[in-house]
Amino acid sequence: MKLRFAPSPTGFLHVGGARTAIFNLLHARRHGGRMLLRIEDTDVERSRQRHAEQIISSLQWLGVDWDEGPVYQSDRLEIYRERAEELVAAGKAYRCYCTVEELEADRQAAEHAGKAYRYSGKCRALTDTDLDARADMQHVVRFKVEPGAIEFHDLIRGDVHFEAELIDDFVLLRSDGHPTYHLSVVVDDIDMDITTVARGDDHLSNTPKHILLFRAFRAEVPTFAHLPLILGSDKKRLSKRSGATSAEEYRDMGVLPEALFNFLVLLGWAPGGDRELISCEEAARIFDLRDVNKSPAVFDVEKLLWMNGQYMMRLSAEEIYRRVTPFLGENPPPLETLRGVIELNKSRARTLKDLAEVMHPFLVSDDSLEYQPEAVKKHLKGDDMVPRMRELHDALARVEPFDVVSTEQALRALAESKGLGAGKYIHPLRLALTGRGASPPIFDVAVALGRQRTLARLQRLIDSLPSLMASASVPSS
RNA sequence: GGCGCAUUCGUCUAGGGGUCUAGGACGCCGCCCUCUCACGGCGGUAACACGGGUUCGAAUCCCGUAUGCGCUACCA
Repeated sequence: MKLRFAPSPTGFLHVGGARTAIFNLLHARRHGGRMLLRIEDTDVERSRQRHAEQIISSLQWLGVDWDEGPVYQSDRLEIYRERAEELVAAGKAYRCYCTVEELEADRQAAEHAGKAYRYSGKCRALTDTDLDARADMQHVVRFKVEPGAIEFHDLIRGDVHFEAELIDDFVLLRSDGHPTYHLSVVVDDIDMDITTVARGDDHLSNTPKHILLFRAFRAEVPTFAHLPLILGSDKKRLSKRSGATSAEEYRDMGVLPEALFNFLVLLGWAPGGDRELISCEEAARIFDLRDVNKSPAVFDVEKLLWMNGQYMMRLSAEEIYRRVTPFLGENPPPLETLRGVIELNKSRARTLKDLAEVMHPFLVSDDSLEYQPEAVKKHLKGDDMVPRMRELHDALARVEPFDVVSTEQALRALAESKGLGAGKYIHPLRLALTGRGASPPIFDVAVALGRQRTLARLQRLIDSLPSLMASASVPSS
C-alpha cells in the first residue's frame, strides 16, 4: 500500500491540507504502507518555490514524516508531454486549436441561452489535412471522453456513480506545453505506484476524469478516499474571514504541533471510547480511512485552544522552556531561573504566547513592573495602606525560612493580630509582586522571586502608594 | 442551470433496527476547591433537518423535499 500527499505550492499549508496529510500518514502507518510527498507545481503562474519550502517545513513541524520525496512535478514536464502524445497517437486524445477567446465566446453564448456550457468538440473532427495546415499553431491536447457510466467505490463515500456524457473533453496539455492537474496527477499516481488516493472532497467530481485516464493508460485504478472539507465558523469553506487558516499561523500563535495534530485528527474521525487526547503513535495503530466521517466539520478554535492547554500542562518545564523561548523576546533567562516560574504558570495559559504573557512579571526587573489600573483601584484602598504594607514588608523580612508555608503563616498571623482579613494583605501583595490582580498562588510567587526581590517589589509599591492611590481615586481620564 | 456529496446538542463527535426518556468532549451556566486567576471535581443547558414509506419496532434501511457545500477553467 502506498499513499501520497500532493499539495500545490500556491500558499501556506492550509489546515485542511494538513489534515489530509495527517490522514494519509496515519492510514499508511496503520497498514504498513509508505507515504510519498509530491509537490504539484504545474501551474507556473501560481506556484512558488518558497511556498513549497514553507509547506515542507510546516509538515515537518507538525510531525508528518513521509517516506519518499518530495518529488516536484516541474521536474517531470517532459514525461507528461510524452504521455499526452501517446494518447494522441492512440486516438484517445486530440489536438485542439480553439483559442481562449473562442471558448470564452461559446461560454457566454451558452450562458445567455441559459444552457450549461459544454465544449463543442469541434476539433475532434479535424482531418489530417486540417492538422497539417495547423502544424505550427499553438494548441492544447484534449482527452476524448467516450460516453458510458463510471462507477467506483470510495473508501469514505461508498459507491459513487457518474455519467461520462456530462464530462467535457478536458484539457490534458496546455498550449504552453505544461500538463494540467488531471494529466500530471494520473501519470504520477501510475508511475509512483500509488494504491490509495486520499484527497479533499473538492476532487470527488474530478475522479471520473481520472478514472478515464487510468483506463486510457491501461493502468490499475487506485482506491479513492474523499475527505470532507473543513469549514469555518460561518459554515463556509475555511477562509481567512473565519480565522487563521494556515498551520504556520497556529505555530506563531503558540500552538503546539502535537495539539494541532490531535485536534485535526479528531475532525472527521474519532478513536472511540470517549477519547479526546491521542498521540500520533496511538492513532497510527487504529486509524483507518474507512472510519472517516462523510460530512464536513467546522474548525472550532476554542476547542483547539483547550486542547493546547491540556498538552502544555502535561509537558515538563524543560520541554516548555525549549518551546516558549522564541516568545520571550531578546535574551531569555536560562532554564534554571525559569523552571519554577514555568511550573507555576503552565496550567494558566492556553498557548505559548499566553504563557509568555503570564510569565512577564517574572521576567522584568523589579523597578520596571507595571501596575494594572483595575487591580490598583480594586485592592489599594483604605487610609492605612502605607502602614499595612510596611508591616507586611517587615514580617516578610523577618520570616524564617522564606518558604511557602512560613510566609503564609507570617502573613496570616499579621492579619489576625490586626483584626483584618488575610485578603487585605494578600491582594496588595499580589499587586506589589506581579502588578496584576491575578497570578499563581501568591506565596509561590514570593518564593519564586526570592526574599530579596519580594521585599524590593513591596518597597517599591510602598513608595508608589501615594501617587497610585491618587490617580486611582481621580474619576479617570 | 447541470452533476455530485452531505445533514445527531452552538461546535467536534458516539451511535451501524430494539440496550437511546440518544453517550462523551469544547463552549456556556451553577456549585465545590480557594489568597486571585487557572487547573481539577460535581451538576446543568442543548441535538437525531422535514415529509413519506419498510418493519412488531427506525437516529439507524428506502424514497422525496429543504438546506448547505463541491465540481462544472489552457487552477489544483
